[in-house]
Amino acid sequence: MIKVLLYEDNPQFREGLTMLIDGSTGFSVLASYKNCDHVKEEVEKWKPDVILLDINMPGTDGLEGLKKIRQFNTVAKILMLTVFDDNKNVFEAIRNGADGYLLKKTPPAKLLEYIQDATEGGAPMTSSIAAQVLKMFQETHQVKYQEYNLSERENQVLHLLVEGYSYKMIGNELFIAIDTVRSHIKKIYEKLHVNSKSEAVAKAFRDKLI
Amino acid sequence: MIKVLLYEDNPQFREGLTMLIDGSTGFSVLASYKNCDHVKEEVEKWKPDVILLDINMPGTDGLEGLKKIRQFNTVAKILMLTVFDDNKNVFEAIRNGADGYLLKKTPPAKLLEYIQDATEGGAPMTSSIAAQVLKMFQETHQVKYQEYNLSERENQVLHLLVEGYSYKMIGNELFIAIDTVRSHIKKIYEKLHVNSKSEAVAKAFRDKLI
DNA sequence: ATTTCATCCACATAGTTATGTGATTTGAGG
DNA sequence: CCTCAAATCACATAACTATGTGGATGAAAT
Repeated sequence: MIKVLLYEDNPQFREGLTMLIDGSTGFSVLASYKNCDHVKEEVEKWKPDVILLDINMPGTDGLEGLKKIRQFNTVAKILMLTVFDDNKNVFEAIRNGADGYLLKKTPPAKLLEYIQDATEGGAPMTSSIAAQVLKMFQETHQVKYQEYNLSERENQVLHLLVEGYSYKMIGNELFIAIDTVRSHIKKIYEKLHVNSKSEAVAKAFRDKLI
Repeated sequence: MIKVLLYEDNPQFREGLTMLIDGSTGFSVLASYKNCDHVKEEVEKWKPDVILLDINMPGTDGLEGLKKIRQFNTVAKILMLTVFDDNKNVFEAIRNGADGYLLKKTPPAKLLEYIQDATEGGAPMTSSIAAQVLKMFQETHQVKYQEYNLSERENQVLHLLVEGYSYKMIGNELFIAIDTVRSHIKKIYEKLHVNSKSEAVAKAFRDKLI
């Protein structure tokens, strides 16, 4: 029996959801509330498996509720409900530990399926929302390395620099003279268009060379 | 009519998929191939709306095929097919511009729905895969640490260090003596548990202090 | 055959960084 | 009031980094 706690301000939608979930075998609605004002007490009292959180509610809304819940409970699966697939909210919700993000127009049958998914460790998402997540993900994990054409050796040296090795230590590590290390590093600076160790290290991180 | 191009090495599965898709109104399989060896010519010839790419194929596999396709075509929707939800492959696929990622055990009805989703700009994903994406996403977008308790001034100094400023330049920038810069930096090193500029810069990036 | 490039090494010098040992002032909190 | 931490500054020394100039080798590309 999957125990669900429901937060939704619209009485019709709340009733509809409750009937849908309670009327399905294997599911049960523990309680439902119109906002997250007392979410801590409520979650601690009911110990739900899944929490459905509407994003837009008067009073403490779903995003604030999510943050509050995650401060003391990280096991309950939390699914966000929303009318719009608003980019900013999706980002905030995911960052704060939501397990899924569903549009309210999701058909009832699917909703049950999604709730089931969540309890099994999945992250149910409306595909338009998944598309946004992928887009954000791609932006931060772009493939942009190898633009600088560092040679194999130069890459090794750069990695050791990033790890905080001094020239002398790099020489020992790679079995080359310190002067050789120097000339590699000079070449690296040229290729990265920088002129100090810190800048090279910073650039290595920023451009995902490491 | 949604035009689909199919890459799948297993003849049975390939036939099954073709019959399923071709047998559904609004869908049509343009052609199917057993690997991505000639993916460029094929995609340019057929101009499909959706490409289904099996990840594991002898010869040029799905991931390599994906990379090849994305070098000249960014409009076709590409859905990856796989038996396992292997973390590394998911990451690679998304990073290289895949639009969705489906397990082969996806029921036929759903598969069609997913293909439809993709053409409408969605990113259909099996929920176990979505969960992985969310996890990766959370790891890189965690709320910043503030565990090191750097003071306001120390933070300023650290930022300038990261930007490649020398002690002297930092002093000029902040209107303080170089010796003061030194003592701030020493304090920063203590707090970050490092003992060189590069290590501090690296830690600043790694722990999202910047 | 010649050029290019990565890799290797040497020596010298100016400038920077790391470390230590002080010290003063100021504001917040017990 | 007293203490503590942050912020400021000074002087000294050892170690390290940046920069320049110069050279040697070998493999790959033209």
